[in-house]
Amino acid sequence: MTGRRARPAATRYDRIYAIVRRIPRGRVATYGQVAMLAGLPGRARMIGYALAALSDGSGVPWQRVVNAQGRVSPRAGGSGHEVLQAVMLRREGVRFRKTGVIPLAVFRWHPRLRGR
DNA sequence: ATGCTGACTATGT
DNA sequence: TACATAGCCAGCA
Repeated sequence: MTGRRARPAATRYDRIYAIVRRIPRGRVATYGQVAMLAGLPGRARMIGYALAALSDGSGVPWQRVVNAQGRVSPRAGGSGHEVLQAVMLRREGVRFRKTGVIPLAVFRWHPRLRGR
């Protein structure tokens, strides 16, 4: 095969999704953190775009990614996904301070070398 | 090709 | 604490 072309756009995000899938239940990671782990340092925004492009049933735990302030990032359009995200996280055991901030010192995911 | 937009972040005022 | 700016980059009209 010629090798290039005919590649779904989502493929470019596979590296990002692979990292997000490794975030365990009850833990969260920041966009910048995921970017760095995916080998895309400085491209935190791209993580948000990649997650926004996910479709239902993707199996990717997108709710476990929050911003650097430990807060659920507000979406445009008021789709309500930010509320769902908070609910899902609470169900997993992630606690929010009354200011709506998740204490990253407690819930942040600390990945270990993938070794499996 | 060009211009906008968008689930980010660090830094400066 | 709040707002403004500057990088970064893919998708789409």
